[in-house]
Amino acid sequence: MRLLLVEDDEAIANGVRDALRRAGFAVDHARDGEAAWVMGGDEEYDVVVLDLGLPRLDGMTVLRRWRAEGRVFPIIILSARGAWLDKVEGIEAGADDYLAKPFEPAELVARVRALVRRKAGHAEALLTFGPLLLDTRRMKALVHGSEVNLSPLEYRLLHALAHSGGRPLSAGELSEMLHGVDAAEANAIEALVARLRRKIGAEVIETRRGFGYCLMDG
Amino acid sequence: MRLLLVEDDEAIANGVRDALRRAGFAVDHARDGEAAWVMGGDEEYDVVVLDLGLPRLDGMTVLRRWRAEGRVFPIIILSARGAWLDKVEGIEAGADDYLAKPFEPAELVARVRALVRRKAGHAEALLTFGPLLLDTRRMKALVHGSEVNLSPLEYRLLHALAHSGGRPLSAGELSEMLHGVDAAEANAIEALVARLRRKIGAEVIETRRGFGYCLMDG
DNA sequence: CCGAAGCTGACATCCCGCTGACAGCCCTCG
DNA sequence: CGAGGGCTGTCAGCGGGATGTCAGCTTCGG
Repeated sequence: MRLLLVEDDEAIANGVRDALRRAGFAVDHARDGEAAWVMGGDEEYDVVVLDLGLPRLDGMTVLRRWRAEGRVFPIIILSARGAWLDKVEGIEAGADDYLAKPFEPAELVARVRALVRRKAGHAEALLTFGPLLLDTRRMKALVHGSEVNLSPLEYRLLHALAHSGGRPLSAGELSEMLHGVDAAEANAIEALVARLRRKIGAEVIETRRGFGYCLMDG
Repeated sequence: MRLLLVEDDEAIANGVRDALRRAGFAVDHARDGEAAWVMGGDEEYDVVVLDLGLPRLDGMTVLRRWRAEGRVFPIIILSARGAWLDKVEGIEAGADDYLAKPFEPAELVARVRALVRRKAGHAEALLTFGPLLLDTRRMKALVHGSEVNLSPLEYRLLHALAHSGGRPLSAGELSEMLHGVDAAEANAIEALVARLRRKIGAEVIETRRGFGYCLMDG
């Protein structure tokens, strides 16, 4: 799950980044508005956390430009200005949420998770696919009610499939999501899927030959 | 746009309801938890605004029950309790947003709008042609409601025909679309169509002798 | 009734995806 | 610092589904 954090205050940025990383997000960090603008134009992030008071290019401007360009990723505004008028303005400009400083990192994490849930079209932090239950808050998986020990990559693979909304994800796409930008990692994904199937049961991960992988219904 | 407001305090309810109606929502009003529970079970609301301190059935309980039942409408919590821990708890329980009292109705309206926007991004991509239903997100086809397993080429062929706007596509065109630039693959397309017809029913793909193929109306 | 376009079943091939084994890497622990 | 173990990428081989090809048949239009 890729997330862009736009924040110039290093102290706040470090705290937030750590909290988000612990929550399982791959966090990119932009320190000014122009960097944010470029990064948001290149990558397709799952969520953007956007400070308003930025050097070089104001946060609201970045927000409006993104929306004018048709970028649809969820955006949470962080701001020192907590008056209701500021909040209304931010949200009407296209933000999905508005959090006034100072705030507790845990609340930000909760709100980010709510947006990810909503973006994927479901409402709960617990997702079930047949015998598999994915607890996205604790980052754990249960099969038939008993906990399964997953490696980081295995968990992220399940997480990616669980949030794809039923769309099959190809090995290439998955490789790109789990590793860096460029894929091309031999058959690493197939091997990963095989190991995962041994742990959680073969039928949970469906192979759609020629399309990719997806999780079983239920 | 239908909205359910759950709030027992008449003064707050009136203010909020007026603001939401002015914003164009059709507002239903529940004054206690049990009424809310019933109404949310019957109707499919676009957004629910849920107070936590309710007579007869606690707001958090209603929220959890809805989510346990699989109701996915966006929920905004209203609460007098504004501590970050309360907010985290509410959101993790399945709410999409949390607004502490006192609040400005305009802010609530803005947040409701943000949720509606986000929900609107989930337009379903379903195309129907007679008994055939093409689910472009899952890349699956249903015939008379039962799932059909399509090979990649078969799916792409249907997809191409579905997007041709009723214009028949010749074997040559189809071959060019499915394979590379130059077509000329013997009668591969005819064979493909034959296999496809066996799976989804012959009448779905019409042959327009001399012109090509197209999907039946529907 | 004829010819061409299209259909179909059989078959061969090819490539995708599965698997088990192995190796390098990193972290932990003695 | 070295040993051990878990995690993950790589390789080679295999099985089977996907798809092109062909030959013969059917259908349509004139």
